[in-house]
This record gives sequence, structure tokens and C-alpha cells, in this order.
Amino acid sequence: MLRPYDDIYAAVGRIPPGRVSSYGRVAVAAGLPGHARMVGYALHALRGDAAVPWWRVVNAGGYISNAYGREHQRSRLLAEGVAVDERDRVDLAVYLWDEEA
DNA sequence: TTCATGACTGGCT
DNA sequence: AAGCCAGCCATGA
Repeated sequence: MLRPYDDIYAAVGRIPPGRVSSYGRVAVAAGLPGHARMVGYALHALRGDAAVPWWRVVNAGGYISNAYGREHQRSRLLAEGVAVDERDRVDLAVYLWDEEA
């Protein structure tokens, strides 16, 4: 099925394992600068579709904004080797991935 | 078609 | 330092 947010999903898919990115970064990577909310909405539309590594996306503060299954996302990140704080926060200084880098 | 809400962000108070 | 406000646009009622 064609997904309206294919560019967004592609951008998320470019995030390598063991790394994370923010909604804003993904929005820019998808060619939609400033549309971070659309990225979040797009991921919400996935409904847990594992075809896209949505769990590698966190908010600008490095915290898991995911209201859909933040605990699940936290476990998922830990399984990939990403350290997650008790407050559901990721150290962006270490794990944030920039496709431009 | 209009109204309200949302997996965000940056700036201002 | 912490909280509030406006802007971006898609989805559902």
C-alpha cells in the first residue's frame, strides 16, 4: 500500500541501528522543514508497523514523546544498544544521528 | 465544511 | 529555570 508519508518513513529508515534522531531532523531529512508534528503524526499512522524503525525517533530534548508505547520504545532502544535514562531520555550528544554528518 | 486535537519545536514570559 | 504561546498541517467527528 502506498503511504502518504513515504519520504518521512524513508528518512526514518536511514537512521542506522544504535542511533536516534529527532522529529525535527527527520522532517528536514524528508524535505519538510518545520513540520515536525507531521512526522509524529505520520509515525502514529504506522500503528506499530515494524517496517519502519519508528522507535529511533525522539523529541528535540532527547526524550521519548511517544504516547503510543513509550515503554515499548524504550525497551526497543535498549535492545539496540541505546542507553535510555529512567526518565525515558537518550543522550543526544552520543546517539543523535545527522545524515549530513 | 468547520472545530478540536495531536508521537513537535522554538521563542517569549 | 520552568512554563506558556503561536505556528505548522493532517485526521476524525
